[in-house]
Amino acid sequence: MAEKSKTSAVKARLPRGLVDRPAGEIKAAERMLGVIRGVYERYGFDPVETPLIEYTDALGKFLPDQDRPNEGVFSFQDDDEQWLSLRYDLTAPLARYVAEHFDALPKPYRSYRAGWVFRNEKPGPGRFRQFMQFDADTVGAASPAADAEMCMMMADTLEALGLERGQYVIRVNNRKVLDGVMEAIGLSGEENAGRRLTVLRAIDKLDKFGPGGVAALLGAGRLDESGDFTKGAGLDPDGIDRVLNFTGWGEQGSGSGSIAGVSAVTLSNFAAAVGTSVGGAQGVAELTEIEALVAAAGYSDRVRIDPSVVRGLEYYTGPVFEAELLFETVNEKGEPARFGSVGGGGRYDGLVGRFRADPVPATGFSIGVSRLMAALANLGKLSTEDEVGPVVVTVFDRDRIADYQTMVQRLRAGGIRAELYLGGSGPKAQLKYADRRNSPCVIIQGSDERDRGVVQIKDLALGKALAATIEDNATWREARPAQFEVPVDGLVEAVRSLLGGRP
RNA sequence: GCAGCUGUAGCUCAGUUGGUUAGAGCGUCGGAUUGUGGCUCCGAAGGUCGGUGGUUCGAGUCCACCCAGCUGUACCA
Repeated sequence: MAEKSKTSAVKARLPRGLVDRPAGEIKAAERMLGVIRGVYERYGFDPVETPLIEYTDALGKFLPDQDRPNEGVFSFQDDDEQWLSLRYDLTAPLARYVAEHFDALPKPYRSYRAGWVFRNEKPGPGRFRQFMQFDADTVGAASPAADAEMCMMMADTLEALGLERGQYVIRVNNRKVLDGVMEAIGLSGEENAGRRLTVLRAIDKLDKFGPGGVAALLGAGRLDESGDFTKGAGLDPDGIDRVLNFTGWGEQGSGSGSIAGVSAVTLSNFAAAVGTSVGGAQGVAELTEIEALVAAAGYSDRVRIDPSVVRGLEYYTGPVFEAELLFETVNEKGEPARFGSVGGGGRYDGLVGRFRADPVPATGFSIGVSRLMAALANLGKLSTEDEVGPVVVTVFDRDRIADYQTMVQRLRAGGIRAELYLGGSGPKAQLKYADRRNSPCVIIQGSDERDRGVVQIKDLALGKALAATIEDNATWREARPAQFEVPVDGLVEAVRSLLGGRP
C-alpha cells in the first residue's frame, strides 16, 4: 500500500485579500459591466486597454529616486534592474498612455476601461488586494462642463443598473475650496502642509466618527475604543468651528444633512468660508458653473454640492466627486450597515503633465465594481442564482459512447448547451452529477430504448418538484417522475420545447 | 505599523481540576438501489489539536516565544 506523502503535499491556499470567482459571480459581473459599458458608449466614450504592469515611476507620486518603491504597491525588478509595478488604479496608466500617444489622439480624448488593480495593503471586509475598477475619463478639456458630464453620467449609470432615485447621490466638492478655507483659517504656507493634510483626513472621517469625532481630530486628537490615540490637527476652537460650519455639520443649515435645494445654500456658504482666498474663489466659481449645468439638465436631485467630499489627497486639483449609496441594509451579522461610496473621481490637471512639458487638463470617474456589485446583489438588483446547466447525455452503455456523442453534437448544432457525461460512474452517479450541474434535463438511452429507436428525456426541475409529494424511494424510482420518451429523431425538438417552457 | 481577540476534521463547533484510543452536526465518498437525481437507513474516509520549546509520571488543556486569522485603529493613489 502506497504511503500518502502528506508532508510533501503543497497546501492549497489562497493568499489573503484575494478571492476566487465562481461561475455565477463571473456571469453576474459580465452583465453588470455590459450595462455600464452601454452607458459610457452612449456618452461617446471609447474603450482603451493598458497592461496591468507599468514602470513604477510612471504610476505617479512614488519616488523615482528611492531604491525601494513605496509599500502598498506590488513591485519587482525587471532583468535590466528597472522597477515595475502592478497598477493600483486606472488613472495613472491612462495618463501614461495619453502622454505617450498624445499627438495621435483626438483632443479632448474620451475613453473608458475596466480592469483589475492591485493594492498591497491590509485587506478588510469588502476590501481586497485585487479588485476591479471601471473608469471613464476626458483628457484635454478644462471646462467644468466635462466635470458636470462625469457626474451626470455616473447618475445615469447607477440608474441603468437598477438603483432608484433617492437610493444614491453624486456628491461634488472642489479641492480649491477646501484649500481656500484652510487658507482662511491661517493654515496656508509650506510649514502647514502637514496640518492641512490632517484637516482633510479629519473631514473625510465624518461617516466613521461623526461630527464629534471630527472635531476631536481637528483639535488635540482622538482616542479610539482600542486605546489607540490619533494625533489631531491642533486647531483652536475658532478654527474647529469654522471648519465644522463650513462643512455644514455645525449649526449652519447647509451641507450633507439637507437635501432639496442645498447646493445653492452650500455655495453661498462656501463663498463666505474661503474669505479672500483667490484659489478658493476660483473653486467656488467652478462649482457654481457645474451646479448650473447640472440644474439645467435636471439632475439637481441626484448631483449635489457637498463640502465633506475629500477623496484622493494627492492628485486631484479641482472638482472632486463621489457616488454614495444612501440606503441601509443588514450585513451577515444582522447589523445595519451602509454601503457608502461605490465610486469617485475628479479633476487631475497635473497627472498627464508629469510626462510632458505643458499641462494637460483631465477629469474622470472610477467605479468600484466589486463593491457596487455587492450592493446591487443586496438590493436584489443582480441575479446571482446559478445558471441553468447543460443538458447531460448519460452513458448507460459504455460500448456506445459514439452514439451518445452524436446526440450531444445534434443538441449543440441545434443551439442547445449540452455535454456528454465523461465520468466513469454508474447511472445513479450520472443523474446526481446532472442534478449538481443544475441541468434542465438528462438524456437516457439504454439497450431497451435503443432497440425501440427512442430516448428518455428526464426533466430534472419538474422531477424535483414532484419529489416533494413522494416519500419512499421505491415509489420515487418506480414512478420515474417527469420522464418521457421520444423517437431518436425528435430529440432536439423535444429538448428545445422543454427548455422553451422554462422561465 | 499599533491594540484587542481567536487558532481542535473540508465547514461550524464541543472537549470536565491536566488523565487511557480527541468527539458531534453538516459536507464528502460508498452501500441498501449494478436502468435513474430527492427523502430515509447503514457504513467509511478524513486530525502534526497553528508551530517550537518548557513545566509534569502524563499537555488539546498550564507557561514562554513565534506564526496565522479576525476586529478596531493608522495609512489608503
